[in-house]
Amino acid sequence: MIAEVIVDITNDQVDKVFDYIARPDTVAGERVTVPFGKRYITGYVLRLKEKSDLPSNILKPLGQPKDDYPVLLPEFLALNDQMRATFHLRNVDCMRLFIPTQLRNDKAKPLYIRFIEITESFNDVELLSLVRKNATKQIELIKYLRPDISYPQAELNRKFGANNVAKLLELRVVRQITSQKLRAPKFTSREDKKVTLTPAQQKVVDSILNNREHEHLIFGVTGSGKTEVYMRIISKVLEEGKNAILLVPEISLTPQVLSTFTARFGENVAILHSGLSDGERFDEWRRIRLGEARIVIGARSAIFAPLENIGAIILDEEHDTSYKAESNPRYITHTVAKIRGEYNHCPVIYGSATPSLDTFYRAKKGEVLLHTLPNRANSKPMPSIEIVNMCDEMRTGNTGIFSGKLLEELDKVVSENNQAMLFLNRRGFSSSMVCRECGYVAKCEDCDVALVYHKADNLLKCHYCNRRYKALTNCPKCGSSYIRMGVVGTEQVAEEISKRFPGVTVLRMDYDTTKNKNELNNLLEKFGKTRPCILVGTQMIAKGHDFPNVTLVGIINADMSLHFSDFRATERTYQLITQVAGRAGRADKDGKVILQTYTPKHYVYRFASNYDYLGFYAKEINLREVAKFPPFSKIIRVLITSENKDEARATTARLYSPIQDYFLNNREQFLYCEAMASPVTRIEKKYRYQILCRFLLDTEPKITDFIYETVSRDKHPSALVFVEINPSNMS
DNA sequence: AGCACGCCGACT
DNA sequence: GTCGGCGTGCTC
Repeated sequence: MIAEVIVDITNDQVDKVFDYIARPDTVAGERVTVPFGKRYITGYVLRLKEKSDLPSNILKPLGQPKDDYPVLLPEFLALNDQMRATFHLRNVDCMRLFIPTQLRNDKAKPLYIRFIEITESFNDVELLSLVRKNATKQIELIKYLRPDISYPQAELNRKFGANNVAKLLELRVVRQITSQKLRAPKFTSREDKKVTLTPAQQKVVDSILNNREHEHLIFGVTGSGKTEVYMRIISKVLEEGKNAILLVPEISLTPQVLSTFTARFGENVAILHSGLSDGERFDEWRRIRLGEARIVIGARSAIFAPLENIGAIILDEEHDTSYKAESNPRYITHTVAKIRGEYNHCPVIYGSATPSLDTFYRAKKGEVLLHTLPNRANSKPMPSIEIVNMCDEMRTGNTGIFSGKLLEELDKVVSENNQAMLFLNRRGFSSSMVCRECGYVAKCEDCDVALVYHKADNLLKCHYCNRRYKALTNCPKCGSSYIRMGVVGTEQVAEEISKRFPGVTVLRMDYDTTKNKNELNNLLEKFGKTRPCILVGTQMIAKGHDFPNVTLVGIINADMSLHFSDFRATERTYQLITQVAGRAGRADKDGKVILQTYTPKHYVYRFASNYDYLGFYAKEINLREVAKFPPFSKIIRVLITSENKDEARATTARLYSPIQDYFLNNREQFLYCEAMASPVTRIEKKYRYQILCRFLLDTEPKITDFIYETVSRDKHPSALVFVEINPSNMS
């Protein structure tokens, strides 16, 4: 037999299948040691076959397996082929997504713990006769121990005293066994609140369970009870002996969410998230692989959980950008879920209050079955969103950050002893320092971006490479001391609010104040129990956390995310507003949202303030169709970066030449094709160039394949090249 | 990724 | 003459 092997080396030249003479006991999916050239390396057995196309004298024998079970599920061997085709990934990159790094680095040290069990050869009376009559603790211990049950020694030591346990061991009344214990992370489960489903929820559950081999979209407003629908579906497939995967954005993996699931499903739940230690992560992976966990909850990468016999795959908050892996290996979680769904003949369920345009468009076309939950489970209305025109404020002499209306509402919050959240999409104090005399703007030396002033440390920081500079007091170019601050950031908002509301606690939540997990938790805890309190923050405050006393949400400058030069800017603004607004009035209190903008007439605000997703969708998809943007076309961006500007330019030119030829010969299929400097021309000392193409979908995947081929054929000595499909961040 | 082969400059 | 520079090419 011949084994097809993928070698664990990240290099395009070895990204192919190597044939080896298999051992008689070789199984597909195992991790093996293989002779490769002059050395021994790790490989993965993709599959077995009868004979090789290569002459037998050059074939070498397969080495020994590295694990006592095949680490790759048969499903992953099929998934590998499909992911390579869809995302143009290397074999190894797929393999590395499929197994935990712990295993790859051979650092997977299982945790051993000691158990105590009673020696069977004695009966109770005999056992008791072995210890001294006045050794009460030891007698108590013997009575406590049941035969056929192993007790963790640490627990017995704690209850009965380590010396007593040791004494019984010495007397051979009990014996010690060392066993592998999986380090399952522990949660304090809260009580499971089983609610009856509303007729609408029940209909969604039934409809999904009756159409298993489909993709589904649950379009349900905030608070419409999507989670309960997920749980019912999971319960059902579990009853049928199948397993389930639930994906949520990393930021939503809060203890509250997790305990909701552990309360219902207990030990069956395995959790994969970035907060786990390497050991915990590996143990969770192994619990899943060995069939000890039946429900996997995790962020993006949990889609690769080694779960067999899947009955449902759910992507909650489907529109969240974290489902798209933007750095290598690049993949889209939806697509992977779809492939796994097809393999397992199970439903793939997307859920969102503000679905991505792509998914909703697919639902409209009938590729995805649409289910709507139009009402909130508690039938409370959504908080009202009031749009404030900041241009009017300016005209009436208010040049500050806050509108009169917002200040008025903040006053009310304070006097009623409630809480408010102020949202602004920029951290730091102000976005730039500009000289009023000569127009000089402080820029990073390594990146082509303006520096951001951080008042707390009195430093200018680069938000791309984190390099720091001394704050300016005088213009380094003309010496003028007239330095103007640019667009406001969270730091400045927090400062102004503190000035205006002395005595009120003002907290700031952004990247700067939450660098480690503790800071974030402390901040959330403090906000949870302080009243009145005003929380100023970035995106971070938009998600997950439930605070019942928040009655006001202020969006300081809603336009900020609108003016990004990418085609999804409006869509993201809509989603952001809806999400931030959802923070107000969660419990029995009514909420209000003040949205400040300089472009109040923009359609996104009209639809968002009415929670009219369907209206927004109709408008936006129409614009995309007219302008031929995705999902009606495909954008490919080839990004070339190098510290050496000439090298970057030369590589760009070399790659562009064949692409341009292709474009000139197939003009009718292209909407656009150009090579140019990237909008941000330098990041972290590296010069950035790009080739940008946009084309209609009819000729797919020919153009995409051609571009990938062109890029992988060319060897670029000192430049890095990335291919991005429909990129969101065009810097 | 590594490791060998290979073809040119400054050394005991 | 040869030790070693790292360009090129191969690994079942």
